[in-house]
Amino acid sequence: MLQQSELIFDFASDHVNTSQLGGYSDYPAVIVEQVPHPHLLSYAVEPCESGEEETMETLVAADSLLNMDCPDTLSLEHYSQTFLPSLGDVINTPVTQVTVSAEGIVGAVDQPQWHSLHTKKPAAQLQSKKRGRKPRHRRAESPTPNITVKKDKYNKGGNTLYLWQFLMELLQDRQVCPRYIKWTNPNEGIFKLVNSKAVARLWGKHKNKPDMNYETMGRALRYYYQRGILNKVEGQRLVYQFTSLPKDMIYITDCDGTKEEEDYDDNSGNDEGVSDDSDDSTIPSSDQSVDEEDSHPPQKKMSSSSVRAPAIQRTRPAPRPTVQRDTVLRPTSTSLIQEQHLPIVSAEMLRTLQNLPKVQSLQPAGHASVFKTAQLLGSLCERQAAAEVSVDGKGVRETLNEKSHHGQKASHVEAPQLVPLTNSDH
DNA sequence: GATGGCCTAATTAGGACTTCCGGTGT
DNA sequence: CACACCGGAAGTCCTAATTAGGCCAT
Repeated sequence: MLQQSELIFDFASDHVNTSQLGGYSDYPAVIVEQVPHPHLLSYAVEPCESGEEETMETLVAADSLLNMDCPDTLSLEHYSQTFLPSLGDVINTPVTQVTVSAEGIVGAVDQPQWHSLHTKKPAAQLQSKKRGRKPRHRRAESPTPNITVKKDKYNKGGNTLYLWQFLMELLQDRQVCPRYIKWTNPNEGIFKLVNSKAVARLWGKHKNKPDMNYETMGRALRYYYQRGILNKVEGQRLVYQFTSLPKDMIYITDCDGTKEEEDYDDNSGNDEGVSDDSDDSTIPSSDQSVDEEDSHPPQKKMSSSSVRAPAIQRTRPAPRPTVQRDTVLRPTSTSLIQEQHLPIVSAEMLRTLQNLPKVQSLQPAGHASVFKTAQLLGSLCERQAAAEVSVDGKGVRETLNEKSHHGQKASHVEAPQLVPLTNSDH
């Protein structure tokens, strides 16, 4: 059961360069997210139960995760809408309808999101073998080129962050990349686990598996070979390659971050001997926000432009080769909603947001995203009202209704521009 | 009492790892 | 020798879909 306090709704476009959305402005994406389990937010500072000393590298890296945008928050919407479609799936139905009542968010109705071009199985084939049992909807599988993906899966609450998503998160976090994981060839999706043990530890903390190590994590990575998510880079240790990447991936290069620490830093006795100060000294001093954030509760970082905007601005894309991918940086805009996003807001949502004061009464600190979104939607309400007056009743509402009457209810998301990492791209 | 709707707990199926292992390569 | 890497096999965890049963209204 979703609790009001656990919900954040935000716009997928928040994570996407708004310039890219120009072509898709008719396809809104309203996302309802659930805050991950609170206990997972504390994994950074828990002592290692195995008796092994927590390395400072790990602690710092884990701390960076705390400052990282809610893993689910970012990935669930971000990757499902950028990375996944590149794998052959398209969206032909609205993402989510959000209902907000005077009591707050009372429900989110997910609708079928992803329609795989590969799902041509006859209905009979989907029938359960059990007598009298209705066709069971198969649970969405991990995004692989030929597998159906339902957006629902990425919109569910809880701690559902796949390993590949987790790695992408790390690769976009300045406090982790390139220190523990880095791009070696961002244009081909090739990255290296600079500090494999720290990355594995972070993964283990995320999954609440204190015994996680690189061997175990590596097994999971190897399963990705079979599923076409990762490729192994021959001849290079700890180097893997994503088969596809979201177009709006942030590429943090070595120049952006700290001097990388090789694996031995994590294991050669530094586990116990490195003080906080000495370790923190390796954090890029240019990123002053790091120090500031250390004293603040970890909140949305990547998606909340108000928090990490300066860091993002300093994030540079990887050097572009001759055959370049349209690598873009996340917008530094302070606005979650651009003009072209107007259709994002369903008529129902706008209507229910007439109860905006109650939504805004939510604690901004704890529900910054909700708060911000509510504020912006409030302004949209005003804009809508103005539009309705100025266009003689043919304002935003009609635009919205028009969409929904053309077979696709309130909102849509079209597959964004994607960058499958094919040979032609190399 | 029969029927239907609603709700909820239990069951089931399946995906994504996780764990363990033996082996090879560097 | 340590470590990375590989892949099979079995197990765990989690979630969504489904079912069954209880309750209530008609």
